[in-house]
Amino acid sequence: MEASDIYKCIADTQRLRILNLLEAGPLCVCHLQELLDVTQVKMSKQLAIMKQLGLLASHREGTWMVYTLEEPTDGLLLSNLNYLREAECAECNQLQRDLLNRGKLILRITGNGEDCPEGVCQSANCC
Amino acid sequence: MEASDIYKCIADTQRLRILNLLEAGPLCVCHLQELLDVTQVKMSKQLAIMKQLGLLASHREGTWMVYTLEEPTDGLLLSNLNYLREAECAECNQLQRDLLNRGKLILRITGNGEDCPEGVCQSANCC
DNA sequence: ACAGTATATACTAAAATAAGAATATAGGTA
DNA sequence: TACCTATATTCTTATTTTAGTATATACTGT
Repeated sequence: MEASDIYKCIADTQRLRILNLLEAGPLCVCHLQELLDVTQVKMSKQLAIMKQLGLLASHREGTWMVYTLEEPTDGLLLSNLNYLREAECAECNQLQRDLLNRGKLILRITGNGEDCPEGVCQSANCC
Repeated sequence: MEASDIYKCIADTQRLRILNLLEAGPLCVCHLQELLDVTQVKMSKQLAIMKQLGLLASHREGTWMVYTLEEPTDGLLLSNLNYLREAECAECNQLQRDLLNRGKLILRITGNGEDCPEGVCQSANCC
């Protein structure tokens, strides 16, 4: 994978946020949608772009599609996620907030017995 | 400066190569042109984009315009340059070759007494 | 088979980016 | 002043990327 493909990908804030979230664990499309507050179509397209690029993998669980980072995860991507999580900028703060919101989302799902794909809550020991 | 601005910038291989070269020392437009083998117009536009973004600074020396990285250089940019210089990919190899060619260019300028802007060869102790 | 939920795709319109030719500016020198 | 070199800008066209609407598919439960 070429560096410029990675950069083109993460130059889009939404895609960067998605990758940041998935690095913390798998999520299905509807949860990503909720966390980023975007339409279904847009989320689906962004995920397709990144899957096509080889950054994401997905598997079906019932009607859900669960997305994960492709393994082994591209080193350049990881290096940037690590950098940004520590850095100070509007987007960096957003990434940090997203991770907090992910935690809350998973707690909520656990708490009220909402249905969710297996992998998602396994990663937080909740389902 | 937002991360996505940096990424959008370095998603273009030419701009990435320019930044990589300038990180090693100042260069004037015509030398950059020669090293990357692009037209004058294109080089000038790329430089203008990056100056506008706040990544580059320039000063005039006679008819030459000498470009340098803006100080302090953006940390995200540096982090990526460092990563890519050690990594293995077509673009990464190009960055390494560019640095070698920069060395040769400066030697040539020195060797045959070609005129060049002060800063350029100072950075290689040649003028 | 039918309805409902989650997700993906196709098609179209709008917006942003890049590429090239021509032209302009700025400084140096005869 | 006139010419030369280096560089920047403008304008036009082509290409790529994004956004939205509508529609399709895949699975689940009745």
